[in-house]
Amino acid sequence: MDNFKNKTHPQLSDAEERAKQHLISVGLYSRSVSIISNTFRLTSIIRNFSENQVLKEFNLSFSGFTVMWVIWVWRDIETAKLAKNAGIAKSTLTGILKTLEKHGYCKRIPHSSDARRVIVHISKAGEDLMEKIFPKFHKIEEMAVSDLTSDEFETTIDSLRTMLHTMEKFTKKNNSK
Amino acid sequence: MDNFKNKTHPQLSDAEERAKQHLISVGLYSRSVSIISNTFRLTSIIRNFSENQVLKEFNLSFSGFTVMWVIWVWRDIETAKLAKNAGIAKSTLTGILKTLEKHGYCKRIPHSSDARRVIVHISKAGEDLMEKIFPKFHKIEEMAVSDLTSDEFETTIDSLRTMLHTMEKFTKKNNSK
DNA sequence: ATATAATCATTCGTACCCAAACGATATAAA
DNA sequence: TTTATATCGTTTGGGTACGAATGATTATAT
Repeated sequence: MDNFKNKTHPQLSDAEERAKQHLISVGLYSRSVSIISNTFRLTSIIRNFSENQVLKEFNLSFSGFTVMWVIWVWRDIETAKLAKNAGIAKSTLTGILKTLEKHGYCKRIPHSSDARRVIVHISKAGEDLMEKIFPKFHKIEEMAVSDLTSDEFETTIDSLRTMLHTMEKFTKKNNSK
Repeated sequence: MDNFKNKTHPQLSDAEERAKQHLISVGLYSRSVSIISNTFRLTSIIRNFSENQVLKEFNLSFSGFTVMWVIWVWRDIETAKLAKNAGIAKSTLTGILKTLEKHGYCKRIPHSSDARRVIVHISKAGEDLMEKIFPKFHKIEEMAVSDLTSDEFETTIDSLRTMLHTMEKFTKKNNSK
């Protein structure tokens, strides 16, 4: 990240240029399109890259890894909170936990006093997995930001949090209608 | 976006704080985790919000919308290029095009001189759809960036392009092994 | 004590996501 | 002309993604 070699200003790709011209022609051009579409592209590339280079050999999808990561951080956690922290629906989590349990990485335990609820515990194999896999994934994270300047890095962190907060605010507003 | 009301610095969420402590304890803390994980969270929220508020009523998924968007920009485009521009695999595109054709939004035409290739054309219904739907989606895009300062906006656009370029560079490098 | 409402995780149905394999087609090499 | 290689879109298999519905359980109201 503290890579001070000369940076040329990133240019529009052909696709971006074509999209820009089209949106100008229909009167809707705005550069927020670039932020949003490039954010989606970036997540898609990181997901595929990390699955192919790191996760696949451990029978993990990107989302499986994310779920394991949250479980690793909390050690044991209720499914409702786990789904929220992993950013997925509870119904999706049920399927992913099935897959992870199949590989022996975690287990589901009924709640001690509320039979509706389930606690997810990480297993020894799961801990071993995360200790081995997370540094490799972390290298990809470092790789992704390696060409940002310090200022870009700090500003992007803040911007993402701001946009997240903005969207969460709107999501809450629309859900209470 | 040119919203100059006082901004407090975005704070770490509970989940971020917990993750930070955990990573410090295993000697792997780095704030690139925040950039990457928040990028994923942001795309998830935008996808869900736009599906629920806009796309669902037109029988469109977020990816279906993205594909229609690229077709709308190019008017007719080969599937290989369409998949690349939409950021999805060709096998995924085949399924999505089936869905979009079912709704009458586009059609696949065999290439005039190379029977292996397929051209996708937008239909009248597809054009009408995009003219109606894109402004609504665009409002969500504007919404997402509405609380960024001008500097944050410009810097984030550049950062995303830089990270995309970095990851594309590494993807190419690893694919030629 | 009973009835009603709320909450939980799971199931169901549908759509997306991808790599690998496949069959068809085009191009290059012998 | 024949054979080998490359490329295309689709199919296959397995996993993820979500909202709505479901059954079980807990909490609240009467």
